[in-house]
Amino acid sequence: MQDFKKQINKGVLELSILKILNTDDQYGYRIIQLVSKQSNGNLLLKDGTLYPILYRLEDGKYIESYWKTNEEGRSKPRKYYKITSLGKERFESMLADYLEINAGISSLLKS
Amino acid sequence: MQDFKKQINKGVLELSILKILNTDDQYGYRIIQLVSKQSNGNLLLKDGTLYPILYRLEDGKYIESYWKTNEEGRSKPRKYYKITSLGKERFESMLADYLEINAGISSLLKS
DNA sequence: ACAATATACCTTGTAATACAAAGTATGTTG
DNA sequence: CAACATACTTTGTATTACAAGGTATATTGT
Repeated sequence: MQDFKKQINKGVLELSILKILNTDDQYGYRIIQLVSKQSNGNLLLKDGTLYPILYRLEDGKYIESYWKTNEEGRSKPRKYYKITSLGKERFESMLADYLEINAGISSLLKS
Repeated sequence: MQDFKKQINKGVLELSILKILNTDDQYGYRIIQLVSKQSNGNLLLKDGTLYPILYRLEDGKYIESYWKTNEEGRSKPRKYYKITSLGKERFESMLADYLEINAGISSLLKS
């Protein structure tokens, strides 16, 4: 029997990443920090989880990537991700779905 | 890219089933109907999904099953599931986890 | 100056799991 | 009496988060 917290994370991670990118372009490692911080430590995204999701989103044309060089004297470039208009649509649609299902679960748990 | 509604269901189904059984003993088919009804149609549990989850929960000693015969002139018995005290503990623990993570997600989505 | 730790990205293999689909049989309703 | 709903079960499949491993640069403490 798997850990429930891990289990329930599933499916929400993509929405979370799109939410972060819907605000600003970000690079992978920073997304992990932001998801953790903004969820008050409740969503823990591992790097081995994040990058495959980013590639999946990129394949689906929901996000695009570019390398940013010469950041404040940084020699090593960071790979930034930018949400596309298709990605924005998907985010809105996922958010609506999430809110609906969440209302359904709340209703069930209160019955 | 998988359907988001299916994806987000994952992990919540077990909690939902325990919630139903925490109120009353029920047989499988009835659980499907109750989950659907009490979530206002937002959680759609298929029979091919439910029964494996029930067997998993039974393996984990969270629920127990018994056949009820001679129900109101029914010739065919129905298999009822009953939550155990271990299952009640698990339900409370999962519910607490769910509420915590849900608060985290809400916070993230509002940032 | 140097060591330790954090940052940053990536890949491979694994386990879990919801679901579709198919099967079997009884119950109910027009 | 035919159609449809109820009721339980099993097999195979696709998805996916994660652990664990790798590589290399950046930062911080002593």
